[in-house]
This record gives sequence, structure tokens and C-alpha cells, in this order.
Amino acid sequence: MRYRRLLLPTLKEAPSDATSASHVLLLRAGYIRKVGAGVYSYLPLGVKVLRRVESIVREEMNRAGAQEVLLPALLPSEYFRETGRWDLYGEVLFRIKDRKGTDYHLGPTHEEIITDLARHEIKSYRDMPKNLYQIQTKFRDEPRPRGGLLRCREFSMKDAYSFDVDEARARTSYEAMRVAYTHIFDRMGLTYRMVNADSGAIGGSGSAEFQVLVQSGEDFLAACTKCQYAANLEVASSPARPRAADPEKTPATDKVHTPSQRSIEEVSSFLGAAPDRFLKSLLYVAESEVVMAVVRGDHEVNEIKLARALGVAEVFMASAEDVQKATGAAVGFAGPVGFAGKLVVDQSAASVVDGITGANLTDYHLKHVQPGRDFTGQVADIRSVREGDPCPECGSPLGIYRGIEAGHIFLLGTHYSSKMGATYLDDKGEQQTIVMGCYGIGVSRLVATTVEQHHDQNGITWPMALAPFQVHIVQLGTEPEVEAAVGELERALEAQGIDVLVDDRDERPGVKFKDADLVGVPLRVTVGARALKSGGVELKPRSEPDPKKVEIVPLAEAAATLAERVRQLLAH
RNA sequence: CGGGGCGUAGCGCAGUUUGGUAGCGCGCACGGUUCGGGUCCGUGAGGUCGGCAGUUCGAAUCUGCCCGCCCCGACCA
Repeated sequence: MRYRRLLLPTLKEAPSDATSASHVLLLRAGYIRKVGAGVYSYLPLGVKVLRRVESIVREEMNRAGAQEVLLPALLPSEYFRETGRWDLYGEVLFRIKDRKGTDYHLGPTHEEIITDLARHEIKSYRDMPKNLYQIQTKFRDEPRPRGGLLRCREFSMKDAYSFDVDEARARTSYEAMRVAYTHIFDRMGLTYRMVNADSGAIGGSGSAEFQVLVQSGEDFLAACTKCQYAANLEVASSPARPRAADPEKTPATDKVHTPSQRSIEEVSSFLGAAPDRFLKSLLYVAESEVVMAVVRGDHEVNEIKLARALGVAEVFMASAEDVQKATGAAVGFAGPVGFAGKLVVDQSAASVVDGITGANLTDYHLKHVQPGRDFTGQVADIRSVREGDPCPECGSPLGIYRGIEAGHIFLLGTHYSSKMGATYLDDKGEQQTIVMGCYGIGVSRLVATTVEQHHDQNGITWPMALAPFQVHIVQLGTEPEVEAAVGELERALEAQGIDVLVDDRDERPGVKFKDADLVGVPLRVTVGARALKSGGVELKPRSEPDPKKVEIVPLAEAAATLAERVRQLLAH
């Protein structure tokens, strides 16, 4: 492809509303343009990268035995009403009416639509297993789109759904997808971790996220520095350490005056006791009931775990008035001893010996508090793990990382199939409910995620598998021998199926080099009179930071050398 | 939805405090110059100052309402 024919408008300055690296670079390098909040146009190079992602996903899905379908984006409300999601989904759903006033919406996800297809077309155990997927534009009226392609209101997603006769077979399908996903992300050249995740409101018995590790990621995950254990911070756990002393020897509780000492740090230094001896007591509201959560002083409450322990959808921090009302003391002096309401105690807090906690009396704390003796409550894992906490599987230290969720696989069970009556007849002629799984990959998000992980100060550094072009020829000068060499190289590369961009613009060399770095094609070849005099062209991988470090390759061998490099980089 | 900020030429910004009819850089067009890491010089085109209403002799500037966008939080099968 000749640059002069291409729509590839690069920008020296980024639009001010772009913040994340991928957002800035995709705009500057001419891949996308903004149309509205969370809505983007893909320019030619943007489309090329999107297609690369799609085709890797397609190849691996097909290889795993899945079949491609294409479901509509425009959906009548009846399907979501059937499962209750017409109401549950709330404002995230883009709702529209047709000319007759019938409710429609734009599909944010397609469980209902695919389940409807399944209940009509899958009738016998002989019809399973089946795995159907699509690459579709999804619509979600996100409360806050951000980061360019990272979180859009209109975005491309691959969603797959498996249908099996029972839980065990469904798990086999789930495993096949897990393997396919590792192939997909490996091929894309991404650094990622598969992590255990919260299956959320959707339920089901298994769920794993594929998190691409980047500093700008919005999710936190804990991963073992030794073994394979990795989990979203929402669910990551770490065992409570054994008791430091004999709880039987804890003296009787003792009230101490701690005027205006509220925070753990304040009381800790005031009393000269380490934070891990404290029992931090926080009040939450769960379905209008005030509950107390107790964690060790050096730990933080994990609200998702707390909600799960309580069996509610979500919890909120109690207001100062609620705290006053529930404990009879100002904020900062709550404690579990004598607390009348529901009590949830973190397992680490429960193993504290001779602890310190609020006295439920303003300006007072209690010393010599012994969990189990002085108070009891539901013991559960309700705290967030910290960097260095022991791994639940092998005891080695856990690391905390940030990531972007690029894929998510769920074992759905019969959540949708039972609600929608998707049943089949087994080999005894008995009616059974289809067991489902669903598997998503954020296709357009992956474009941005890849840039987040693959860029430097000069621009994008695409992995070969996703790059819009594999080779970028920078033509310097218009001398006949330069033109000829460029043409020869271009033809030879294209003959080998290599996608080449030729910068044939009438621009100064500096402009072309800057743009080449910005656009981020993995291999750059400079063809100019200077190197040509000695019969060569200059080869430089985009990943090489030193602009002077180029390799001179004889023109006659250039195409073969480049083809070999492309192969190597794809095999990576 | 809560908090903060922004909206002036395609992009980045100044001008708003103190009302007098809009400017700079980049980009774009033309001429010249230069030619291996965003040359230099000159000329030029391009703006309902987000919208509506109001105050005023006069509004980018003051007031009110509305719209859009960004950031933090909440939210995110």
C-alpha cells in the first residue's frame, strides 16, 4: 500500500481529551477518530488491526470446535423481559421504540438471544455439545466511557456460548475455551494472567478472567510469585496466620481513655501497639440492615467479599449518623464487643490474640479483647489481600498487579436455560435443562490494550501478529534507482504475502521517520541513495530504541531477510 | 448520580478577572528555500467564540437556563 493513497492522518499534538497512552497514540497515529463519548470511527489502519484481532480469535475459536453465527444487534424487549434483565440491566441498556411504539434495545450481550435459538433448535442430547460464537458490535450506555477504545459505549466483542447435556460436559467445553483463550492471547504477543474471578450476579460455578498486565489497568489482581495461583483482587484470598500466643492467657478487657484518637495509626501510636493487634470495626449497610465488619488493623475490608459473605448484592459504608445510632459512639470508636447487630469477622481478625478495639463509647478503646471470648460473629474472608501475603496454594508471597480485562469465561449452568425453558430429551426420553457456558473477548478493547502494553515515547510498537502492516518502507528521495529499488522490494514482499506500507510521500526524512515510529509497524526498511550506493537498504526493527542502530542488508537479499524476520516475529 | 474541570479556526492554546467587535503555534493552500529524525522565509484561506434567553449603546467577556466533553468516585454479564 502506498502512503499517498492511504487515509493515514497523523497528528503532532493529541486532542486534549485523550489521556491514556492507547487513546492518545491511536488518535495521533491515525487509527481512530472520536465521534461521541465512547463512540469511535475506525480509520483504515484501525480497521486493519481490528481485523487482525478478529481473525486470530476466529481461527482459534474454529479450531476449538466453535461455529460462527451472527445475531442481531437490534433486539425486541421480550427476550430480556423473559429473564428479568429488561429491568435489571437498568440504564446501561440503550432502549428505543419502533414506529409502533414497541420496545427495542441494542444488544449489550446476547445470552437471551442465543438461548432462544438453542431452545428452538437443540432438542435432543444428540444435538450437543454445541458452541456458537459471534463477533458483534455491542452497545452499553456506560455511566462513564473512558480511555478511548478501552471502555466504549459501542464496541466489538466476541461472545461464545456453549450448550451441554450436563455440568461435567459443560466443564469440558469450558476447559476447551480456556485453552483456546490462552492460544489467542499468546498469539497476540500479550503478557497476561488468567485469574479466578467473581462470577457476579450472573451466577454459575466457575469464572476466569484473562487480564492483560499493564500499569494503567483498572483491575487489580493478586498473583503468586511462585506458583500459578492468580485471582482478581475481588476474590483473591490468603490464609490467616496462626495465632501468635495462647488466647486463654488474654487478660480481662480493659477500657482505656483515647481522646480524639480515631484512626488505627492514631490509636496505634497513642497506645504503643502494632496495627495488627487492632480489630478494625467498620459499619456497612446491607439491604437496609446495619452490619459490622471486623478486620485486623493493618487490613482493608473488601466490600465485594463482604457482600458475598452476607449473601447480598452490595454493601455501602454506613453514614456517620448510622454509626452513631448503631454503636452509641462517634465514628472511630466502634467495636464488636457488645455490638447488638450482625457481626462479620474476618478470619485474620478472628485469630488475633489480646486485641484492641473501639469501645462503642466516644474517646474510649478496649484492650485485651479476645475474639471468641468477648464477642462472636460470622467468621469469613472479607479482607483484601496485600502485596506479600502468602499464597493460598503454596504459601509463597503474592504480588499485586494491575490489568485490563480482555476476556472472561463463565460456566453459566442453567441460569438462562431454566428461565427460558431451553430443555432437551436425554437418552431415556426425560426432559433435562441445557447447561450453558459463555465466553467473551473484548475485540476492540484488545486493540487499545495491546497499545497500552506495546508502546514507547515515540509511538506504538505493535506485535507482529496485530500490526496493520508487517513492513514499512521509508522511501528517501525520488532518484530513479531509489524508485526502482522501492518498487522491486515492494513487489517481492507482496509476492510473499507480506503487507507492506510504502511511504512515498513528498516529505522530509524526519517527518517520515517520526510517522513511522508513531504508526508502529514492527519492521522498517529505509531505501535511500546513501545506502543504495553500497547496494543496500537499511533495516531497523521498531522495537530497537536507538535510531542509529540499523542493519545494512543487500537489496537483493532484503525481501528474503524481511520475510524471515516476519516469520520469526510471528512465531514469537 | 456525587465531586472537579473544560467548551474560542481541523488540532493545541491565549484573550474572560477590568465589556469596545478575536489572536498565537501546528496543520492546510500558494511561492521560494531546504533535503537522512517533525527545514526556514513569505503570502493566503479558514471562526454563528457550544446553544438559547437576558443585562448593556455595545457581550467571547456579565447573568440565567440548557447541551456537549474530560477527569476522580460510584457503576461496569
